[in-house]
Amino acid sequence: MKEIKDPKLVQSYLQAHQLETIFNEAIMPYLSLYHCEQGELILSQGEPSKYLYVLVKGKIKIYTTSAEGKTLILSFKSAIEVIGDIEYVQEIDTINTVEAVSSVYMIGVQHTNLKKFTNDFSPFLQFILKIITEKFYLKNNSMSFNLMYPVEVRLASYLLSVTQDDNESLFTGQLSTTSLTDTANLIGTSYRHLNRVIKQFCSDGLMERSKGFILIKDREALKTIAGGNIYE
Amino acid sequence: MKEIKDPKLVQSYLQAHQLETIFNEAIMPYLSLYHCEQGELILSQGEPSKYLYVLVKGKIKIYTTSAEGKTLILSFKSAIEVIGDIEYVQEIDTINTVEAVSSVYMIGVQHTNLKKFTNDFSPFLQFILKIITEKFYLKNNSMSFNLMYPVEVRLASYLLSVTQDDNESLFTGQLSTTSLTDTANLIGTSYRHLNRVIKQFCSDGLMERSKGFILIKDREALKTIAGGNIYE
DNA sequence: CATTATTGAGGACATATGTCCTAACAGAGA
DNA sequence: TCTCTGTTAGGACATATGTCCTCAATAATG
Repeated sequence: MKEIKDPKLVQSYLQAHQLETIFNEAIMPYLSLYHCEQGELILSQGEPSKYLYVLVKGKIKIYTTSAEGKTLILSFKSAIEVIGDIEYVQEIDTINTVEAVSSVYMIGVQHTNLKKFTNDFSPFLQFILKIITEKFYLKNNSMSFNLMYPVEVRLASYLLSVTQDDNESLFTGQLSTTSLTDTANLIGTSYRHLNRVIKQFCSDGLMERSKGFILIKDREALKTIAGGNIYE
Repeated sequence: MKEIKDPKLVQSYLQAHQLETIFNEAIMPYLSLYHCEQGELILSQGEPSKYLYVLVKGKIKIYTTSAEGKTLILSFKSAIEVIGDIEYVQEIDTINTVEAVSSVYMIGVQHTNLKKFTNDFSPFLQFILKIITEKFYLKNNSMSFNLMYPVEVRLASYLLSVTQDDNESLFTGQLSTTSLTDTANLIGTSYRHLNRVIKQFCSDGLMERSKGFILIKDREALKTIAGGNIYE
């Protein structure tokens, strides 16, 4: 992660998302812009958390790793989103791993400064309150989704999320096979079963498997299968 | 639900839970105490939400009903807990049904009054922020729990929750059979499978089934099976 | 009291998913 | 090039859970 020391750029991002009002003057000098490459880890589960970030551009995915080493995807998020809010409020270590799915820009600020300058600033409190309740609401839904629908549906949903690049309207429709094991963990199933479902999708003509890649052929059909897309 | 018009009682509950500081003077006249009988619905999913409640005594359960009519238990909660907070912040209809498991006392206040008098009062904002982030954190865990563990474990967990009366140390160890279908829905499985698992538990000597009741015999064994108890 | 309706437990089978193992294939070093 | 080794897809089987149906016990009714 690279810090970009350009207060004007910070300001322009704040303005672009109507965020100027949630921060007071006192905190402004402590806001900074950060950039992450695609694939980079923004936060790692279990690490002490020192920063709160506001995602202003790009796409991230959030996942958790259980004691037994299983990983489970929690969600994909695009701007505007806050990262590290729970940890900030609860004063706990990072609870989930956050990874940049695309190139990502975030406005970051240290917990200590935030506490010092905005802890009593209601617009800020109201802002994260809004964000967190929305997160909670979505999690509510995704939990039901996960409990009620089979892997087939979750995979379709996942594929749609991963192969789409929001910023431009183009998407590759390709998915590297290298990390199929990861993918399995992410949607909460076994590698074996993932393969089964992929094979199913292939023979249904929804996708094709070739040397190290999966090519999505019928995006619409995937959307139909996915129904409501939880991973967004 | 019955309103108890006794400002002094409200004050004493607030004091008992160190809640005086989260409300300002202006809102005080609008706080009122409410009482619910065991089994009574406090909030119903889909209804407009007008009140925010602070649970000060007793135990509640929160569940959701899907479009297809399936119900899924979300959690059990004891004091201190806030009910209707998400709805208050997001200004949406009630998202989950809340039911009194025991006799319940709550301090209630109308959204409109809260908005008018405490919307800029940081101690209050900080308080619900704390509560909601904690909820979020727990939901995070319970989601993993639900995805990772079989019905057996969830049932054990459920039984422990339902048959225990926090307030006193006595518990009945009995569970009415009348609502086994409900129970199945609540832990996210079918009635058929629930029966299977109960039968299993019976033949393992953990419980006994008799005329309309289930009697829990080996609470410790259930605890072992449940591991971390998500429904609390 | 006999008969019918209701309800709850469980049998039979289907499906989703997990575990373990194997075969095919690709890349690395001799 | 040949062999070794690691990786990946898929076979075989086990387990968890869902669906549908039946049977028995109980309650309701004539």
